[in-house]
Amino acid sequence: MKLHVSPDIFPPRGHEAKRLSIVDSAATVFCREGFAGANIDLIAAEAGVSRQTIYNHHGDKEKLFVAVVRDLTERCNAGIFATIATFPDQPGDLEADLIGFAVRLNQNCICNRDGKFLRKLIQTEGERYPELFAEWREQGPGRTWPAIAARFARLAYGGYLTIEDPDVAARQFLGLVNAELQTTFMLGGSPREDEVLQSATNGVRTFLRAFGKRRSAASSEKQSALASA
Amino acid sequence: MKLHVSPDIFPPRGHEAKRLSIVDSAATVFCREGFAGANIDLIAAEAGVSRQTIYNHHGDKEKLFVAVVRDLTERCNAGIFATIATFPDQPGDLEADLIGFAVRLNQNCICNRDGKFLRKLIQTEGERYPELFAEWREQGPGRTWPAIAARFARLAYGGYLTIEDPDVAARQFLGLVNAELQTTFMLGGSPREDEVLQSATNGVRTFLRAFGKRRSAASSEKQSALASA
DNA sequence: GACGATTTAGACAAGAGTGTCTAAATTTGT
DNA sequence: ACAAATTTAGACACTCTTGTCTAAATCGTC
Repeated sequence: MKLHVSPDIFPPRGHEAKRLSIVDSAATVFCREGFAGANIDLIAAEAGVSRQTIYNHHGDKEKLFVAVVRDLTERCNAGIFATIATFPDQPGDLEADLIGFAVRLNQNCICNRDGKFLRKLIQTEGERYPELFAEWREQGPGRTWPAIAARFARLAYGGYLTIEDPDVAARQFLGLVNAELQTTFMLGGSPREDEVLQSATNGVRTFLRAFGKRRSAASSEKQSALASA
Repeated sequence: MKLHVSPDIFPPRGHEAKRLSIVDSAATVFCREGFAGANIDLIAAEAGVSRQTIYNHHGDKEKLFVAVVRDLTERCNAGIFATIATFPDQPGDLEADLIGFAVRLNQNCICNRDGKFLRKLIQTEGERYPELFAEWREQGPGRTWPAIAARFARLAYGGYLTIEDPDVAARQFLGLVNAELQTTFMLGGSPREDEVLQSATNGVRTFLRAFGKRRSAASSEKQSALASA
């Protein structure tokens, strides 16, 4: 009776390492091949474990899939909240700061491995697991959107922006900032760094044209001259 | 030797009807189950034909899949160009007209059966058939985006909008107008009519805040007077 | 009504994948 | 080094699916 080990992990270390390795490889294969097309033997090979070990850890293919999605959701959420924490609450250069935020959000949350995988799994298998993806929706969009909207509300309150509905503004911000990346996302590809920057720059400029405080007629001319450069 | 029949359809009518029915059902099943998960027997049952008939028409599963994507691409393109033709070139009420256009685009091209199916197939199987989806990209986005951009360019030339880059503006227009529908799209759902209208309305308003002519400026009145001449 | 072509149902072989089982090998903690 | 637990390789039964084949039924046309 060894009661001194941590309660939820009975075997010590290599065990967890394998569990992680399995979930990681499974994510890769499920994304590449789809649930039906994914092959347990292939996952095992990619993880460097035997097939039996997968069954020992996860029971069956469906449970493994659920574990993968839960894992990705958790990691993606963590990444998004970490990035939201870098939102420019007191911007020096509003345009530059918002572009920086948009680029970080894209690079660290949307275009990275976890983001790409989670997005694809939601798109491909979302309808097959309604409860699972309802859970994702609550934990993910349900919590991140309000968080982002609150930051924009704060910018508006601080006099940096003119916004009626912060929730709408937040969604439109993301829509604008990713406007040029849609086709790439569709095909599951990763945009190059310069494409991300370009899309973010164009998106933020339009966003500020719509919601930015215009100081005077002269400065808005300045702004558009800058934009066309 | 009956040379009087049309050259590409050897058996007369019921034949083509079955071919269509097969492709339609295949689209449904491929979308619901993915390529690997799709079952020829199920497609046959859904199409109301025997399995052998599918093999007679399309050879094998992969060729059937290609036929489905080609068919969807063609129909979607037709729909998009038909909708682009309704773009408000000489708007009376610019905001209302752009909202109408956005709603039509969504209802007739993006949220309808073909649009939903094509989007899902691209997302799920795009990486597996690079040539096929390269073809889609050329025929689809490669032709529709410039067409939409050209319409915005025309509005700008006519003095209705202030746009630097019509291509960017076109992509941002779509991004804004669909900003509130992203989560629904992700999960493969269809937004309700009022959600489409709401998203379009919010999107167009922001779009016009960024790109619309502000009436107070004297030069813009001049420009639109010039345009109407 | 008869003819030719198409469609159908069902059986079939071949292959692939899941999940189980077992005994041997390996790892881990002490 | 020992003992317990875990991992492994391989075989296995079972199911499902694809694609082919055949003979009978049906359809469309003249």
